[in-house]
Amino acid sequence: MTSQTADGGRAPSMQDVARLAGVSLGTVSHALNKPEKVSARSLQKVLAAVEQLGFVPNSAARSLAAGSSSTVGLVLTDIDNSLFVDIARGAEDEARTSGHALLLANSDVDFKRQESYLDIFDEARVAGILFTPLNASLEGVDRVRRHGRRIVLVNYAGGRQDCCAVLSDEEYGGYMAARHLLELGRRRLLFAGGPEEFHAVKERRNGALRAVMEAGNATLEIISSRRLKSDEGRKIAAEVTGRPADRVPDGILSPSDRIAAGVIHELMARGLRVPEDVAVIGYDNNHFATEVAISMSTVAQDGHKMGAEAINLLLDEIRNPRHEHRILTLKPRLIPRESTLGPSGRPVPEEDGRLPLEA
Amino acid sequence: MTSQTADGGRAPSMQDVARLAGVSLGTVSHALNKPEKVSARSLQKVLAAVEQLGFVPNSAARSLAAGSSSTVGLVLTDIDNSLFVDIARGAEDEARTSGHALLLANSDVDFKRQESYLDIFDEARVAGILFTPLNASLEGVDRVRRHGRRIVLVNYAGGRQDCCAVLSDEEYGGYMAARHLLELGRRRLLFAGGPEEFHAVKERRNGALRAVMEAGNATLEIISSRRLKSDEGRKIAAEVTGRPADRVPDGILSPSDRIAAGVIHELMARGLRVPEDVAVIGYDNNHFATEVAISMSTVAQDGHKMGAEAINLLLDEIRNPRHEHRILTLKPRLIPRESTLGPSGRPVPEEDGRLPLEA
DNA sequence: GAATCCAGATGAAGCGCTTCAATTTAGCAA
DNA sequence: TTGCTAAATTGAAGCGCTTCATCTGGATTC
Repeated sequence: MTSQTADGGRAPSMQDVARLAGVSLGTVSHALNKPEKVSARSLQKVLAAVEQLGFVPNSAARSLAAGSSSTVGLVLTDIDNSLFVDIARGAEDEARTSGHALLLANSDVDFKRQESYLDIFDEARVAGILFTPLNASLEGVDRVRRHGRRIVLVNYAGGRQDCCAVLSDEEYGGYMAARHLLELGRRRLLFAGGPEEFHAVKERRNGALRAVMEAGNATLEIISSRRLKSDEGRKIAAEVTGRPADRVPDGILSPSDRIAAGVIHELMARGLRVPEDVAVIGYDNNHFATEVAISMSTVAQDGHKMGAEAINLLLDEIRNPRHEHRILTLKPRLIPRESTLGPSGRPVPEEDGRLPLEA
Repeated sequence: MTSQTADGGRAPSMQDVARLAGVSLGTVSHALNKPEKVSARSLQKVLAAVEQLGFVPNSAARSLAAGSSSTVGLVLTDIDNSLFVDIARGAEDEARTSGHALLLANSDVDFKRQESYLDIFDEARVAGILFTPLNASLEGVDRVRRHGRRIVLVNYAGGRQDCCAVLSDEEYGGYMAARHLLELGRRRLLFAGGPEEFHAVKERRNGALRAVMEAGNATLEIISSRRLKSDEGRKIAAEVTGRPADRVPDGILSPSDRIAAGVIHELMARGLRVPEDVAVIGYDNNHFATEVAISMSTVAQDGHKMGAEAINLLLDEIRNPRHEHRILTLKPRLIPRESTLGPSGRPVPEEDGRLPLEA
């Protein structure tokens, strides 16, 4: 246990370990990487020397010599949105079971940062990259792929078919949300907020539209907004409640939980009852969705699974020489809670404090 | 602009660039790293060759040869707590201005993961590590420091003086929170929730106690809880509201915003008015603190600044041979909002949707 | 015109590891 | 004992880069 301080400055190398253990360099490497290829005696000598010197393998040297690394890079859009947190966790859990470490980079919704992190992982010759791209040019994807880097897109793929991707069926999510409101008897629906340029927003809106069309006797009004934050929801709610009673929507769906939260609070502040007067449903199942005044109904994308599946696709691409690119589209799930069901939708907290994700 | 596909499999190396540019290996390296040391003609030839080959430097080889890397690793406790998100952003912003990339690792409140990520950064010979440790053994810190790795502790230091750290004055934060309630005329205070083993919880409680002592004519009741989640807040609120009126607290402070959110919602559900009957204040200024029914008063630690300062300490340790370890303790700030001030505390959203952090 | 200088360019050494061909050792049957 | 195979070990080559001592040639000086 007596690791010694960096004596002489230089950290101990495998060569030092070999010397101390009285074996060759190659044997040390074998002992450390494929112990079964080495006699018990050598193994033990090596391990003892490693311990005594406090040897730490140099992963730069390793990946240079081996020509590859075992870490996987994940470039995230926005660490502040719990969907991405879930994706990161799912990826991390899955990567870990196969002995890969997951390093994160947060582009913070900034295109230049996003590209720069892609390059960093590219330069580091990581085993592969998981990438949740902004709704923008996917040139970075081409760039790193040209260098032979493996990459899996998550959450958005801009229609690309030439690499693996894990997506969420946004249209269906919007459909479910609207359908849910319709089934509760709501007829004057409002799709509240979101910039139409966002692929996800547009798809969700399309889905909602489809549900309303199918129903026949209902309407869908659309009010868009520049961003997806809660104050946009407040503004929209303020606007619609100022109308004559027969033009106030009785069901509001929003492409983000944040907007929905704003809507709910503003409605309540203006004396409307949720869901009796207006039912509200959000999207994303953000972790705060149960911290609002009344727990929010929402559409959940299983971020954890998205991350895990993305890792699986990546691993197949790494290990399977006959790998073929696949696009996985996961179905989101409806999670009705109080904001559409009323008190009966009150979730029962589980022992670990997380909420059951089943509808 | 014609980068070619990985011809023959191998990615182009500096050697290839040198050959194509008609200069030596060393010149390519110089051209890329210290362009001012190279003639304009060579520089241009090199750049052209780089472009043509689609050359990407191999950072493993670089850091092996140079003996150091320029990336900084940040091992985070919990990516799901917005304090850590802020820390990551602050660190990232600051690191970027000095040309360092910031890679994140999320230990997800798991000691083994935390240690494993420390080792990964250690093995990668990163320029330095920023570390928000769990409230547990700091052996990992010793381990990596023995290997000569630089490390700065953030948010918790377990009393260590032998490395740089950026902390928040938890005791003072608790003091401010309690003081705020007292100044609003509240006298029967409740400190709601939190496991006493957490250093931060204990300190905040101590601060609250000090404020109450100073005031003289007030009391502080303490109810602890196993975790820091909102349902604990609901339970506690349910319990205290069942009491005879003169034993119901008129001011509640909690060591986490999540608990405070639970408290607020349960109080409201039981017909109590916040803040008229009970004023509530949380801690952390989590990003959802303004998404709850009424915006929450809270104590904010400036995570962004913590991250930025941690990077600065690290950079000094890297660059300054006469570096001395320093512990920076930042003062948290009180952010009164509706849950203590009533409607007048309603925040005015700024243009970018974030709330002003000034009290 | 010789001596001096210096920006630039060069080439080789070496960073710490993996890997592979070559070699040694052990294991065992005849 | 011999011969043969399998297992274990060795040593060297080389991954792609930085760096440093060395060299080159043109400009500057007297």
